Amino acid sequence: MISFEDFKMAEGSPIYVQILRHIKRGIVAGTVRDGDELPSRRMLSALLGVNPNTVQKAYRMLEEEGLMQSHSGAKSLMQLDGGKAELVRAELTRSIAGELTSALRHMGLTLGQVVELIEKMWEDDEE
Amino acid sequence: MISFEDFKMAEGSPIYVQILRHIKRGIVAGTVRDGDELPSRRMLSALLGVNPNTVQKAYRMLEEEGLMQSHSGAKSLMQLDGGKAELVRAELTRSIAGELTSALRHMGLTLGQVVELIEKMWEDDEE
DNA sequence: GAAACTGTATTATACGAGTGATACGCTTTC
DNA sequence: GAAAGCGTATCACTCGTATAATACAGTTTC
Repeated sequence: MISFEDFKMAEGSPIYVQILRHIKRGIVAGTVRDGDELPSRRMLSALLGVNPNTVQKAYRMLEEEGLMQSHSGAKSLMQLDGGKAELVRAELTRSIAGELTSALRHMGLTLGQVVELIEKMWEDDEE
Repeated sequence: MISFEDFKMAEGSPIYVQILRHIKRGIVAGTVRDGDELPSRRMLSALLGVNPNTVQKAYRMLEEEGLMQSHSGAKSLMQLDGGKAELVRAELTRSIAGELTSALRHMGLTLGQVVELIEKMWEDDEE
C-alpha cells in the first residue's frame, strides 16, 4: 500500500497536483513499485482531510498518464511496467532542474556559482 | 528606461508574477539600477498586450517591497539604495536553489547526482 | 446472497486569482 | 491653463480549484 504518512499539504499549488507529485516522487525514489496498491479515494480523502473529488482528480491524471490502473469496484494498482519509472524520473528531474538552471542563468550566475550555491543549500536543507 | 524587449510571456504562472520576476532578474543581473525609470502602466500593458491592472499589480508589489517609488501623476522610479539589490539577489537565488535541492532530495538523488544533472542541463540550455 | 467496500459520475455551490473596462485626480509640458 | 500622460481606484466577469451531497454499478468478503 502506497504510504501518505509523510505527506504535508503546502500552499502555492493545487492539492491534486501535490498528491500527483507525491506519488511521482515515490516512483522516482523507488518506494512506489509496479503493482503497488493505492489507498481508496475515500480513505485518502479522509486521511488528508480533503474532498474525495480532489483525490479522484489526481488519480484520474495518474491513470491518463498510464501509470495506474483502476477498474470499477476493484482496487487501484500502480502500473509501472516497461521502463515507465525511468521515464518519470527523467521527466521530473529534467523539468525541475531545467527550470531552475534557466532561471539562475538569466540572473547572470555562472555554472560555478550555481554549483557552489547548490552545495551550500544541500547542507543547510539537511534535517 | 527599463527594457522589456526580451520579455516573453509564459504559461504556468500569472503575468504579474512574470513581470515582477523579469524586473528582479534585471536587478540581480545589474541591468536595472537605482533611479531607473519604469515604463508607465499603460505603455507596458500595450507593449505586452495585457491589461493595465495586471501591470499595476506587479508594480504595486514592487513598491510594497520598497524597490520602487511612484507618486500619483509622476513617473515611477526604481529605488535600490542601501544594498537592496544584494538583498534581492540573495532572496532570489536562495528561493530558487532551495526549491531545487529540496525537490531533488525528496526524489532520492544524491548531491553528486544533482551537480552532475545541473552541469548537463547547463550545457543543453545554452543558446 | 448480503454487507461493505470499491470506482465512477453528476450537479450545485463557494471562493479567490487573474483579467478587463472605465473613471477620477494629479503632474508635466507646452 | 489646456492637453496629454501619469498613477490610482472601482466594479464586473471568467476560470480554476475545492467542496458538498448524492447516486449507481461493480468487487470483495463473509
